[in-house]
Amino acid sequence: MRLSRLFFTSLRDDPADAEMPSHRLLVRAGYVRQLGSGLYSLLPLGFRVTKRVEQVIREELDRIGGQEMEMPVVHPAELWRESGRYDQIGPEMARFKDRGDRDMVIAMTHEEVVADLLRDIVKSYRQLPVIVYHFQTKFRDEPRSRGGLIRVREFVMKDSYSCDRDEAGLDAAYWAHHAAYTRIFERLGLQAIAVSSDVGMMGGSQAHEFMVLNPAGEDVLVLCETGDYAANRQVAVVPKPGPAGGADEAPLPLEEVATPGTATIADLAAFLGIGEDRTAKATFFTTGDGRLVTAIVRGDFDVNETKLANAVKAIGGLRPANVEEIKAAGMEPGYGSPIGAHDTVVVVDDLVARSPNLVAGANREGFHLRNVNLPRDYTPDVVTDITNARAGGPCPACGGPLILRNGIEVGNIFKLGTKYTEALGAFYLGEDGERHPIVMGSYGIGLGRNVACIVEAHHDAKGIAWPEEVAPYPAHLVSIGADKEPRVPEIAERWHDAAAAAGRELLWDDRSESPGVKFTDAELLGMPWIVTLSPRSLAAGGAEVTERATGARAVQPLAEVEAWLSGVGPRPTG
RNA sequence: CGGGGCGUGGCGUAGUCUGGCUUAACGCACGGGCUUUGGGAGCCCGAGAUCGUGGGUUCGAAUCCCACCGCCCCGACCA
Repeated sequence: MRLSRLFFTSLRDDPADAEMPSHRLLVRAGYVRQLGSGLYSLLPLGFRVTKRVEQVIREELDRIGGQEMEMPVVHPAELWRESGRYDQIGPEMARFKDRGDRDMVIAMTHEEVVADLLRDIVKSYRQLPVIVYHFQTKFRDEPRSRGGLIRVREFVMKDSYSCDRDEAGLDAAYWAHHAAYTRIFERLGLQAIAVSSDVGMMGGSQAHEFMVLNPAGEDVLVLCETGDYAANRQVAVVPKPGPAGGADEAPLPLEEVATPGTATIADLAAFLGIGEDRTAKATFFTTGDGRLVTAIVRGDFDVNETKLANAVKAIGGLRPANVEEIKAAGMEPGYGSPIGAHDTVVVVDDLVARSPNLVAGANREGFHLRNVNLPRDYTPDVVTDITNARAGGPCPACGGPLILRNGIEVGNIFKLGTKYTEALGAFYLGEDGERHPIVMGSYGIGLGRNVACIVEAHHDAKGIAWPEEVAPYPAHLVSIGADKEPRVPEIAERWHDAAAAAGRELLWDDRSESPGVKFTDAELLGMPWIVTLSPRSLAAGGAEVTERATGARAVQPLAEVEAWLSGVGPRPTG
C-alpha cells in the first residue's frame, strides 16, 4: 500500500476531546474517526487491525470446534417477547416499526436467535453438542459512552454460543472457551486475567470476565498478590473479621443517646469515641419495581450494590433512595435504622447479624441507639454478605492481602443454562426418549474495545507499537532521497510489489515529504518494523531495519531484506 | 437522568467576561511556485468559517438574553 494513496490523514495535534491514550492515538494516526457519541468509523488502517484481531479469534474458536455463521442485526420483537426480554430491557435496546407496522428491535445480543435456530434445527441428542459463532454488529443505546472505542453504542462483537445436552457438556464448552480466550488474548498482546463475575438476573450458574488492568477501567477487580484469587468486586467473597467486641459479648439493653451533627459514620464514631467497627450503617435504595431496600453493614464496610440487588432479586436494579422515600418508611436519613421502620425490605450483612451491641440510628435526627442486637431489636428479611471487598483485606483463598485494581472487560464467558431454550421451546429428544431443553452458554469479545486495549498496552510517547499479530501491515517502508539516488525508488517499488504479490502487503511511504515527517508518521502509525531505504543506508550496505517497540535498529543487506519482505526469507538479524 | 465543561475553516486554538478597534485572528494541515531532503524545513502566493441551530435585545452580536441541538468528563446505568 502506498501511503500517498491511503485513505487517511495523520494529525499533528491531539484531538481535544480524546482523553485516553488509545483514543488519542487511534484518531491522530488516522485509524478511526468519530461520527457521533459512541459511533465510530473504522478507516482503512483501523479496519485492517480489526480484521486481524477477528482472524485471531476465528482461528482459536475454530480450534475448539466453533462454526462460523451470521445472524441478522434486526430482529422481530416477537422473538424478544418470547424470552421476556422485550419488556425487561429498558431504553438501551433500540426499537422501531417496520413498514408493516410490526415491532422490530436492533440486536443487543443474539441468544434469542440462536435459541430460535436450535428449536428449528436440533431434534436429537445426536446433533449436539455444537458451538456456533459470528462477528456481528450490536447496538446498545448506552446512557453514556466513553473512552473512545472502550465503550461505544454500536460495535462488532464476536459472540459464540455453546449448545449442549446437559450441564457436563456445558461445563466442557465453557472451559474450552476459557482456554481459547486465554490463547486469544495472549496472541493479541493483552495481559488479560480471568475473574469470577456476576451472573446477575440471567439465571446463569457461572461466569468469568477477562480483564485487562487499566486505570480507566469501569470495573474494580479484587486480586490477591499471590495470584490465587481474582474476582470482580461485584461478586468478590469477603472473609469477615469477628465482631469487634468478641462474639460472646453479652447483649446490653437498648439505650438512646444524643449524637448531634453525626450523620456520617466517621463523625458518629469520633463523637462517641468508639471504632467504626462498633457501628451499623444503614443505606437506602429503591428497586426498579419500587421497593425500598434498607441495607445494613458494619460501619467500617461499604455496601456492594450488586450483591444487594441479587439479595433482593431487584427487578431493574437499584438506585439510591431519596429522602422522601426513606422518611415515608419511618426512617431518618443520617440517623436511620430498621428499628421501628415499615414498608421496607431489610437486608443485613452477616457480620452485623452476629455482632452484639452495635450503635445504630434512632430514626430521630441527632440521636442514635447503643447496644442494638439482632434479632432482638429488629427482624431482617435477608441476612447475607452484602459488603465490598477492601484493599488489604484477607484473600479468601490464602488470607494474604488483597489489592484492588480497575480493569476493562475484554471478553466474557457465561453459563446460560436453559433459560432461553426453555422460554423459546428449544428441546431435543434424548437417548432416553425424553424431551430435554438444550443447555446454552454464551461468550463475547468486543472487537473495537480489544483494539483500543491493545493500543493502551502497546504505545509510547511517539505513537502506537502494534504487536506483529495484529499490525495492519507487517512493515512500514520509508524511502528517503528518491530524487538523489534513483536506486531508492526502484528498490522500494520492487519490494512493495513483491510483498504484495506474496500476500503480505507493505505500507510504503512514497510521499515526497521530508524525512522527519516520514519518521514521525511511521512511529505514530506503529507498524512493528520500520524499514528505511535511503542513499545513506545504501552506502552503509543495505536498508535500515528498526523494531518499533524497542527502537533497536541495524543496517541489513538488501537481498536479505527483500527476501524477508517478500515472504521467502527470515527477518534478517545479522 | 443529575453535576461540570465545551461548541469559532479539516485539526488545535485566540477573541466572548467588558458588544463597535474584525473585512472574524493565529498555528498546523491543504493548493500553486521556488529553494530544501536522515528527524514534524524556508520564503512567496492562494483557497477554505452561514462563529452549533433558532429566536430575542441593540443603531450594531462570535460576544448579552431565551430555547433547542451536539460533543466531552464525573456520577447514575450497563441484558
